[in-house]
Amino acid sequence: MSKIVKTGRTPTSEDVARLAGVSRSAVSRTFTDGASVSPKTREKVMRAADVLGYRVNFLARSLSQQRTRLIGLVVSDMDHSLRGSLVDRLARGLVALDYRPFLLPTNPGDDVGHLIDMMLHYNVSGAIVTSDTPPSQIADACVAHDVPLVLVNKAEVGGKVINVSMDSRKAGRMGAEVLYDAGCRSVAIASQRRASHTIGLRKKAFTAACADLGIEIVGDFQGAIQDYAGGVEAAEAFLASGLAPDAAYCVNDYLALGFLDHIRYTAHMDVPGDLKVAACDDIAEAGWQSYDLTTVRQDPSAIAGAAITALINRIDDPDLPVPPIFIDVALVERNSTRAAPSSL
Amino acid sequence: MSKIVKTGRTPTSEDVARLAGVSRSAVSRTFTDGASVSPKTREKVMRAADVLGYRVNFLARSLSQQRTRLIGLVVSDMDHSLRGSLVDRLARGLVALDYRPFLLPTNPGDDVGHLIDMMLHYNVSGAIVTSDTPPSQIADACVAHDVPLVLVNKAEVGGKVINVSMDSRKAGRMGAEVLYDAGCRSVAIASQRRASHTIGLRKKAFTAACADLGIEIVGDFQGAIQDYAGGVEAAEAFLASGLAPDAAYCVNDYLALGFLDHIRYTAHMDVPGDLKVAACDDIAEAGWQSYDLTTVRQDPSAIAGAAITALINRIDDPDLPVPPIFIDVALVERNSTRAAPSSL
DNA sequence: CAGCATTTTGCACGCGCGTGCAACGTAGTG
DNA sequence: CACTACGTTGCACGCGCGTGCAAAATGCTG
Repeated sequence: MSKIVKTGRTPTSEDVARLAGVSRSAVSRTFTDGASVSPKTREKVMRAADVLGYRVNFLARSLSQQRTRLIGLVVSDMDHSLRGSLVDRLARGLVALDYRPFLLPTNPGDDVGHLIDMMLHYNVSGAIVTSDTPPSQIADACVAHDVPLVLVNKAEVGGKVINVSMDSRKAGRMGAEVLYDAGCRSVAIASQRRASHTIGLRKKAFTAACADLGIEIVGDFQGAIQDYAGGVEAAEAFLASGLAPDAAYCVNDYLALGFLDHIRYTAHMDVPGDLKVAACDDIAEAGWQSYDLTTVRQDPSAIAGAAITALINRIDDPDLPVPPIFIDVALVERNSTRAAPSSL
Repeated sequence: MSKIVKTGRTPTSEDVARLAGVSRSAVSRTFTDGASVSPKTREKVMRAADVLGYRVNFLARSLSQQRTRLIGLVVSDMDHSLRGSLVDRLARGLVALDYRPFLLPTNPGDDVGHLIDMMLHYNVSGAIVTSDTPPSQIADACVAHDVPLVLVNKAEVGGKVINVSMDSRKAGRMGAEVLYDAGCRSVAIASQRRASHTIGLRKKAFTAACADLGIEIVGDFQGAIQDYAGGVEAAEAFLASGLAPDAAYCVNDYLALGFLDHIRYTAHMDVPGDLKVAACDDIAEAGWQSYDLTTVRQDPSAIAGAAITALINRIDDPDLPVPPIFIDVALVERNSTRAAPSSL
């Protein structure tokens, strides 16, 4: 940190070259990994750069190198805590590897054409999509323009698109197993009408596991979206049905929390006494004392890490085939499925 | 959507010019707002561009125009739902105005020097900081490099930095008033040791309003951070004190939820029967039935909108003075401060 | 048709940087 | 010392695009 000379313009490599008494090439090479510069010139250049406060202009570098190291991050529903975590991990991971995250926000119902356009305008080196909107349009565009693409928790689009997801099948199965172990033999499902691919897989796996274990599924009650409100809606439908299974399986935590609250406060049912509840995701709220929800954890850090690794491998070698990646999940057993509820 | 000719290279303006039979300048002008092109050439150019699938290379444009239209978004704690909402609104608002959000994630304790470096490497046109880390380092760097900067919910740094915050003083006062109206005359504060500037303002305003209204403050119980866990910690300290005020004021919602859960499930206190609770932020969870928390809403959309407007004004006219902006807040009265609790 | 005002167009340069190529310097060997 | 091999250096070109300037084309008026 030596003294920095203030100048009107932001300094360029030419300024540095002049001050250091070398050519512009030498400056460029000093700041390029793997380029060949003698220790003496490097020293001179670094000193001059320090004095001027020089920084490589990444835009110019991208232009000349024909690669931007920009990664498009297509994200929806950022106020969901899992999304927030995921985006955080993705962005931090990318920055650590000298890639730059370019945020492209979308919400269900938005026109994604605009976002695709923007990615292409910037020649992104790759993209990661973790939105709830069907990504086929994005996938097609990326494939057509040779932009390496990772889909997180989305449908397995074939071809050159990389898929990274939580192990939804295992998650669904674990949900059934934990309910079975808690003694449940009949169960209601709470789900959502506009189901995403992951959610669909969970449900299918849960249903299959129930069949294996001999758990009867008495009905599937749905809310509009995967939301607290959606859970309330599902609970209303469930209560209206008059059915009385041992348990309810909610396809995700937000839904479960709304479901729980509604059956508790409106129908005055006891969980886990009158009904056991299991769900999937393990958002922070699931662990709060008011809910204490048994659920299956998906790990945003692991997912982000795998997505980044896969993407960068694909960038480095576009022809490398990358099979779908499934990130392991873990059961988090809490009070909502406790076997002997109010026995004390 | 006519047929697009596949070519190995991504097409450049020169390709379009050749196909359209005009000069490259004409192509450039066609895609530049406010440039002068005759309808005929524009038509020819558009047709050729459509055929080739041409898009302006924004990096090259940024380089030549000397402005990138990139906005650095420095964000921490993205898994907090308010942060997520704010980032979403910011990113969408920026994209709508033809600026591009550049995500720079940070977490408390991180070295922000790296992020600053990145912003300068990319010549961002401006920056918005909404992190919980003290932003003075970022502020200094931005001022030194003439990067317009907006701080959201941060300390009012003087000089050329723009401040946009919720009206913390009003929020604190409203918290006191709603408790007073509910009949409370003594109150405990639950807060956090590593308090941010906004939190500090809330607390100060709350304290001042209590003095005005004649509410006694019996103590300030603190958790480590503004978190559910922090709230639990504060509740433990509160319970250990043996004090029995009418109410508790929590400096934010996450804290309040942990506080609530702990005093309910560990000390078996009734809210609002034994203790009324008010807080600040109005995160989604505050409205959930298990909590039904009275709180003061800050509006992420309004904050984002104001931040963007202010930033762009400053970009367009760097010398325009922009006084600190305070976004109005609104009381959301729910059950946790209900006057006649278990009277029925 | 001539003469003028007004667009429209193309040329050429610059934005800041990476890199192949040839010239240069240096060290090492016989 | 002569010769070779190799690491350094500088030149010049290219990355894709915007834009001032002067030439060309157009429209308008008399």
